[in-house]
Amino acid sequence: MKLGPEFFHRDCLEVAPELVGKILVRRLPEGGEIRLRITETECYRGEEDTACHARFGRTKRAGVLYRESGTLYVYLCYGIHWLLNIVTGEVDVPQAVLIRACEGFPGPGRLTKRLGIDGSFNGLSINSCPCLWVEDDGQRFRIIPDRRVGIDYASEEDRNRLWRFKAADRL
DNA sequence: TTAGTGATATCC
DNA sequence: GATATCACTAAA
Repeated sequence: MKLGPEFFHRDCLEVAPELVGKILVRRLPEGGEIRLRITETECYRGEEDTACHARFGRTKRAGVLYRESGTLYVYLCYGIHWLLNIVTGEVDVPQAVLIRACEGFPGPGRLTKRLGIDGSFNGLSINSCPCLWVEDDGQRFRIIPDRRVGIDYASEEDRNRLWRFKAADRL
């Protein structure tokens, strides 16, 4: 069944590990549906998190992170890859969960490429978008926490946080 | 290991 | 206006 707004309206530290194992569903404009199980997420949490895009405050790009939970935050990385995040928690508290990987698509850039997700999705809500949502099929997985990747610029404290969550064996 | 790619934040 | 930086990937 489809995850409702209440699922995302919590702290990203709760949402990120729970999102692992859920099914990301994309309805394509040309017809057809892609269903992929989420295998890896990361949490970016607040202006205090020196790895988070909101570390400079409410900039033009990071402004989306301050919006209501369920808002999609899609931005271009390294000039090539679109990365998909879902905003979580309260309005005006900037935090989000990055969908890092799904089954068969190990990497946030490859994932969005497969799903046909680009900057035009930025600011849409996963709660109202007819072409993208998340479902729970009841399947549960053991979760392995790990350090986040690609954030060398962050403080040592933040680099060491175990805010990446990977699916391991089926429970 | 390295190039490729372009938006963003920050400095003038 | 300029430039350094970047939540990555594919090819070698």
